[in-house]
Order: sequence, then structure tokens, then C-alpha cells
Amino acid sequence: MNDVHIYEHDQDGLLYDPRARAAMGRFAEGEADLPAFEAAAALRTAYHAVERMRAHGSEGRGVSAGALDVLIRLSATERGISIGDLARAAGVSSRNVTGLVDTLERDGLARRVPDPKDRRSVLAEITPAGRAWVEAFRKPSQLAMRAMFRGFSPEDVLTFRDLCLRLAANQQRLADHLRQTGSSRP
Amino acid sequence: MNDVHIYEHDQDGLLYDPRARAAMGRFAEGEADLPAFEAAAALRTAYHAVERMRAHGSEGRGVSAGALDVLIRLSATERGISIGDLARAAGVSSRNVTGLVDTLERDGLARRVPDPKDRRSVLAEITPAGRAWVEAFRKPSQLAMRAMFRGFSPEDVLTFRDLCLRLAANQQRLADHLRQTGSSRP
DNA sequence: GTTAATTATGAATGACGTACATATTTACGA
DNA sequence: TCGTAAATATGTACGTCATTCATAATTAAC
Repeated sequence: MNDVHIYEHDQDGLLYDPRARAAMGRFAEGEADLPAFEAAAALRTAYHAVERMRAHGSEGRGVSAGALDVLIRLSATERGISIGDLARAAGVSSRNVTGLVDTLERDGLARRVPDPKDRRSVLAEITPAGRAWVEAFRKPSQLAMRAMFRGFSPEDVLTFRDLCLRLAANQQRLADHLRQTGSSRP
Repeated sequence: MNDVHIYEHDQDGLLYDPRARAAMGRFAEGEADLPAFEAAAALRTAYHAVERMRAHGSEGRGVSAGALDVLIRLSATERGISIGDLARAAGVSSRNVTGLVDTLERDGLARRVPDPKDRRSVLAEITPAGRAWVEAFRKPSQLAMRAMFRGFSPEDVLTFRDLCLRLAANQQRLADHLRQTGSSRP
């Protein structure tokens, strides 16, 4: 991969991406909106960074990002979780979760069991092999996390989480609003 | 889509995702590492939120996230940008950019011109139709950005950008280090 | 007890991103 | 200067993520 990001420090000492600023500068047009565009671009960059990290960490272990997300949720419970609940928790379509559980099942890390309470529903359940996988993944994952957040104060980490979720909540609100006014789908 | 995120407020007043915390809690094992895992999960959520937003904004316009990124960079310059430079600026593989430029070219929003200085290189250049597209996209995009960052103070936006880029820089450093020590590829 | 909503999944689609191989061209060093 | 190494874009192949639409099975509602 050819990836040579060079960031610089603002007069405030805050990091920014000169190339992104140059690209967005003309587009944002008003100086007032430029920081938001820069922040959105930075979010995209950061996401790819952790994805690359995660891909490296689970390299050769054959579990991808989405599947890992499901597996960790499964590892937190004794009884299984239904496909629909997993989808709602992760914020993706249930069809997507079906596929992720497929791959986990193919790898022997999870299994499907019928829901005794609802015969339409299927519970995904972690297997002993899945628990072993999670256990083996835990330590390197912790180390990777610490490396990723090196230089972050505890408050920085909490602030980062808060800002991310506020973004997500805004989008959520907006999508609900658009759905009600029926701007996109009547 | 079935997506009902419910976040709650910490005792500090900061947002967190109870489901993510429950899932990560057992995995992180040490209380010290839990916030980092929560932050990483929140980043993933936020990324999906803006992607969904972007998808809605450019709905029916036939330009996807990656292609939009390239197009905006092209719109910021008079002369073209080489595939390799675009790849380095966006932090993705050059092969990927080749595909993105393919779709932009197919839609008539960009074109390829030979680089007069280097006959191996190909410059991607925005077309008048591409400029018109960007122009039409500008206004709704600004509105969407403002909606996404509603409730953010100017400092919040800058802080968010800084934290994202610090994450990316850490990953960059880490990847370089791993490449040198040859842990993954000798 | 018939109709409507929910649940998971099959089928099809598309975007994203990677690795590997290759042809062309440039750069460099003996 | 000649020959080897590096860079550039792209063809081929692959895998993942995520979506929509349709469908069968089951539950809920009236």
C-alpha cells in the first residue's frame, strides 16, 4: 500500500490534513463550513485507519470486521441473540447479519439454534471454538487498542466517543425526520 | 432499515452506547481498556452515519462515496491529478483509484489526459459536467453538514478533527513500524 | 379464522478495497 | 551507455460489506 499521510499542526496545535483542506477549501466556499467538511474527511480517514488495524490484527484468523462485531456481541451472553436483535444493535440490515452469521457458522465459531419462544426466530450462539477464538484475540487486540490511542488522555477517549455518538444521533434524528416528511420515500 | 440506536448519558453527561458497553465489557476485561474499545465502536458507528448521510444526499446522482472524494479533489485544481497522487492523498491503493476514475469517466464527470512530464503517468481531470455536478452538490451538502454537526461548538469540530487524525497518525506509525520489523511481511 | 405484521433468508446487485501480475516508462549505477 | 531496478497504471481475480426485492414460515391482531 502506498500511504504516506502527512498532517500538520494548526496554530492551535491541532492536527489537520493540508491536502484535505486544500481540496475542501473551494468546495466549502464559506469559511464557516470548512471545519465541518474537514472533520468529516478526518472521520473517514480515522475509520479506515482502525479498519486497517483490525484487518492486520485478525490477519490469518479469517474473521472480518462485521463478523468480529457479531462474534464479540455473542461472546457477551450465555444464551444466543436473534438475527434481528443483532441487526438492530449493530445498526445494519438483518440480511447483512444473516450473511455474517453464515460465515461465522462456516468457520465453526457460531451456530444457529431455534428460538424456543418464537419459531420464526433463529438465535445465533457462540461455540466453544468461538469462545477460544475470542480469548486468543483478546490480548493482541488490547495491545493494538492501546497503540491506536497512544497519546490520548482518558478524557480524550471519552470525548472522542461522545463526539462520535453525537454525530450518529444527529444523523439518526435527521433520517427519522426525513422519513416522516417523506422527502425520499413517500 | 431497522435501526433504532438508543444512547444514554454517562454521569459526566457524555454519550455512550449501552449495548456496545455490555458487549465490550467482558471482552475488554480490564476497566482501563474499555473506553478505548467503546471509542473504536463509536467511530465505526459515526462513520456509517455520515456514509448513510452522504448516500442520501447524492441519491439519484450516481456518485458513490469514494468517487465523490476523488471528484472533490479534482474540482480543487485546474490541471489534473495523477492516479498515484490521488491514491496517496486518500490513503487507498492506486488500483482502487483507477476504478473510481473509471466510474467517473463513464459518467462523464472526469476524463483521463496523458501527463506531459511522465509518459507512464495518467492525469485525471474534471470535466465541465463534473464541475456542474459539484456545483449542484455544494448547497445540499453544506446543509447536510450543518445538520450533522448540529450542537457542536466550533471547538468541538476542531477537536473532533484533531482526535481523528491523531488516531490515523498512530496507525500510520504503527504500520510503518510493523513493516520495518517485518512482522507480517518479511 | 382470516388478514396483517414479523422473521429469516434466497437471489441479485453494486461499491469498496486488496493482492498479484504485467506492460510501459523512467531513473540510476556500473 | 547499457542494463537493471523502480515507478506507474491497469488487467484479473477475490472477498467483504451492505443494500433491495421477493418469499416462506410463523405469530399477532381484529
